[in-house]
Amino acid sequence: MAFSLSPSSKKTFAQSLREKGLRSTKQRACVYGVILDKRDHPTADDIYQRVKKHLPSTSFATVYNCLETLVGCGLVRQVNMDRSPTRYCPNLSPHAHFKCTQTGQIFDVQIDKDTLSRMQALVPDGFMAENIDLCFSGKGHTPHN
Amino acid sequence: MAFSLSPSSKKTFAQSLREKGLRSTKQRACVYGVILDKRDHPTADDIYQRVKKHLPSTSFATVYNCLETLVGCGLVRQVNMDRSPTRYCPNLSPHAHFKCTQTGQIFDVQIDKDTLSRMQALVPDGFMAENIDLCFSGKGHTPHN
DNA sequence: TTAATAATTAGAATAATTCCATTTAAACCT
DNA sequence: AGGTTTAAATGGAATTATTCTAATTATTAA
Repeated sequence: MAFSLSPSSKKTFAQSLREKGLRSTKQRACVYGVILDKRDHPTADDIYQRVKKHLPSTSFATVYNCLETLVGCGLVRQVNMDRSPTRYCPNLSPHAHFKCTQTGQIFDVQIDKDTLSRMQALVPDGFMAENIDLCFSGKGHTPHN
Repeated sequence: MAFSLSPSSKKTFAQSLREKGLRSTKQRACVYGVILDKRDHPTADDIYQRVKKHLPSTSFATVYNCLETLVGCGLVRQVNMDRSPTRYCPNLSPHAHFKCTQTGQIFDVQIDKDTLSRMQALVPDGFMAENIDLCFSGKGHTPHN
């Protein structure tokens, strides 16, 4: 049984794909669904495990294909920390990430408009930053989860 | 013939290793040397090619070992952009990176103290950021090299 | 100079991701 | 609805950056 997206997510999903002339498949919906459902910055492997519960015949390649598509449509963001597996995030507002070196967990960190524009101002003339990635890592010195 | 470091680099190098009780080998000096020599954010493979010109018997594993050591000593920094191979950088002052999506080149972008402290202030209470990584990517709209 | 052991070496192993050839299923058109 | 077109899914092989392993070599301290 396919994953059921909320009506508003379903609309965003269908619209974003349609805009790019892409098809709305149950695998894509399911991948998007599991990322929205548990916003814990899952890896492709995590997503694969979760998707298989809904659509057992899904292959790993499909998960990667769907993720690439969703990223291309702007529905999810990739999060790369060091060399560890890529993680995926449905939070599209400007935000940074904090990785706890003890638990490996990743947390969203909001970026206020002012700091964001200061960061953008660092980019020298002659360059156009299309993408900004800000990552912190360190210890959470109180327990977080 | 081994790489010759400038006297001041040689001193920094020897001292940093000694502080951690590590040995000063010609491979380590050479890896450090080629990174200092051409500050173009080389990959491990680039570094391997350059080191082999000076010390032809050097193995890939040694390059990785040396890089790990140099990073551990704080002599060089790792730069990870997306999933592309890790690059290495001898610039230890606080700075960000800009990757040109057209040429693949990486440029250092200085971060002023004020912006840096604003960025640090984003980290929520209960977390200690030991590391900050800021990466831009996009086009250089005038030719750069 | 020698002993102790850390570092280097070559090659095998791993892990995340991508590629490929085939099969399946959306979406458009009557 | 049914047929057609073509994009997407599938399974497995291939790739790539990196790490591991066991044997050899070289640095450092005595």
